Amino acid sequence: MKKITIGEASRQSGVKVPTIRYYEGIGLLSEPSRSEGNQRAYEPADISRLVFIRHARELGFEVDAIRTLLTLQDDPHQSCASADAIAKARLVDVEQRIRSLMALKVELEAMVEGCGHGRVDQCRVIEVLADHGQCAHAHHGLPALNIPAS
Amino acid sequence: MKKITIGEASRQSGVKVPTIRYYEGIGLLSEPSRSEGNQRAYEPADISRLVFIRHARELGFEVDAIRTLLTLQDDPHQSCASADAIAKARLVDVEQRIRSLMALKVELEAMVEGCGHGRVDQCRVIEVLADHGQCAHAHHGLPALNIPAS
DNA sequence: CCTACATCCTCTAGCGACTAGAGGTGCAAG
DNA sequence: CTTGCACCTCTAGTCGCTAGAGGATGTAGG
Repeated sequence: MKKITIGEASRQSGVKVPTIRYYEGIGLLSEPSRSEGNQRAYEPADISRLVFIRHARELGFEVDAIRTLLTLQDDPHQSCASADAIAKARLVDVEQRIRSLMALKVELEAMVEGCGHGRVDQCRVIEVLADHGQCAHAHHGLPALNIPAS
Repeated sequence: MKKITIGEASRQSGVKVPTIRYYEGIGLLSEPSRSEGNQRAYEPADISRLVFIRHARELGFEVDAIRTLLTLQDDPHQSCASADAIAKARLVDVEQRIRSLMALKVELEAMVEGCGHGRVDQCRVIEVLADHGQCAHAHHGLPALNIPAS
């Protein structure tokens, strides 16, 4: 029985220590056994689960989606239609997001390019912000979602 | 003196009523005068400011950046170097984000395509999540930022 | 003038996915 | 035996809103 401390689990999985505890709190990770001194003792399977979660988060899946994916993984006889649906939905979202960001990029480029580097009263950046009519008006507007910093 | 109610201001600017009050609370918007019955009474200049803010938020600028941009707008004799820098930083961020999302898209497509629509134990979606080694490993990882839904 | 009803007011709490810090305990090395 | 790091629990903060409670105001019709 190699018992893995939370710090070691963090190093092996790439998930930060407080985040591991957080995942336990919200039920993504089952409560591990404890040492004599009440410290969490993980097993290799827990590390795999953490890696799975981290990877899914990096791909932008929400915690709820990951919860579903994990239950699917735990029961390999089920149809993978749900997993497929979740991944497809995520793909659609990513595509939408890319489109929005491309539109933004165009506008920001125009703003930055138009800036004469003079005083504010000639600044295109400020001007465009003040008057939406001056946009390439590729009606931007991004869908919301937070994704971890890495 | 046409006094504008908060609801009318909301309609004219496209910023929701509670959001306007929120902006006042965090100091993006100065406190407007009040009617006899303590209701906020806005002026046309406030509407412009709200439109400015909304537009900047749509372009993904953070509230702090907007605060700076607003003080620049208020004092048109300043150099626009700061505005320029903020916009450029935002552009770099957007470009980074697009690159990350493109990498994601490639991986999600591979996952979805590889799914045989059978049972979970043959599902590429689950498999790839469990083992990062199977990625196109375009080392994804998105920078964080929340942007409004539209 | 009275009554509906929409709109306004303040205040607090909640969202998602963490992150930071306080204040205390466990454990391994010197 | 002490140092010092890693661990524990708990609460509160982050960002940019959004939702709801519980009450006051404003306006239009009867």
